[in-house]
Amino acid sequence: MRPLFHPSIEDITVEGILHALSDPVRAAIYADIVSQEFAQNCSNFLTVSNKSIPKSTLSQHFRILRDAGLIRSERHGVEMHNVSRCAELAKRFPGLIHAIVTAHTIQSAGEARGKKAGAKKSGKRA
Amino acid sequence: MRPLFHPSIEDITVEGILHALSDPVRAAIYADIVSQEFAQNCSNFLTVSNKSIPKSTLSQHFRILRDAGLIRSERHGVEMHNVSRCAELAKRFPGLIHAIVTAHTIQSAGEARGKKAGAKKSGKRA
DNA sequence: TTCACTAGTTCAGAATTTATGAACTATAAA
DNA sequence: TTTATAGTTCATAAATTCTGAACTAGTGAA
Repeated sequence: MRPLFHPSIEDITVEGILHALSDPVRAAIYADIVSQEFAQNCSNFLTVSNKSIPKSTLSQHFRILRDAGLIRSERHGVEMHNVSRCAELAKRFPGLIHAIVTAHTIQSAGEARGKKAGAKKSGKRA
Repeated sequence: MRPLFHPSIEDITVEGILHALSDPVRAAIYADIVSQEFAQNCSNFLTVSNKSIPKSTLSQHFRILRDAGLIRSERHGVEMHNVSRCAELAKRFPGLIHAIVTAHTIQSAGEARGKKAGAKKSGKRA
């Protein structure tokens, strides 16, 4: 098992961050890691937003978040602890992570309201 | 030719925006549209950051930006005019677009400095 | 040591998405 | 008309992502 790769702060790119967080599963995982400041391991996410996800897929999602520089993963005994690198990122790209997390929150709130009102948007486009 | 689709403001998603702007070509196109407040047509972008891009690919890039709700495209005679929807977006997701555009600017500035210093980062990972 | 168990990674092929050349549509002007 | 320009759509090639199966690494017990 090759050692986990973490990019140095100056190698982190906007494209990588946006790509990593443009996937709803990864966005949910990342939001969870950011909000819960204690370390999160992978198996906490075997179901993400009511969908169960194979652990190989989950492992890839974590790798993408790690490669993008969003999280730092460390092995502690048998399990992995994941923490966000948001303090570092806030220095390199001020406001970026905060704005994205906030936007996701706004969107979730809107969706919850829509659902409560009985709207039946399918998400398909015309 | 089917009429161009533009999502209504409440159907615009964070995932869509991040995905659209996670591609460097689309990010460059969007930055150009935002900065030049007058309307931009597609053929202004036949080369983006020193790479020439087929017009079918460019057309798809514009469609993705449009579907994501980032731009509005209107036919004026034989050509298309593209304008950013950043005012609307700033209302729905305050600070998001601004933070992304700023982050891209910071990154470009860093890359320019790196190049001047003669660094030879390949962008490949170990 | 060896066995079993847990947590996660890696691999390889399937499924999905993206890129692009060729053909097409729409508008304008000669 | 015909020609030209600007861009879209289609079909398929190329690249990416998902996932089951096999593997690696650490822990604890016999």
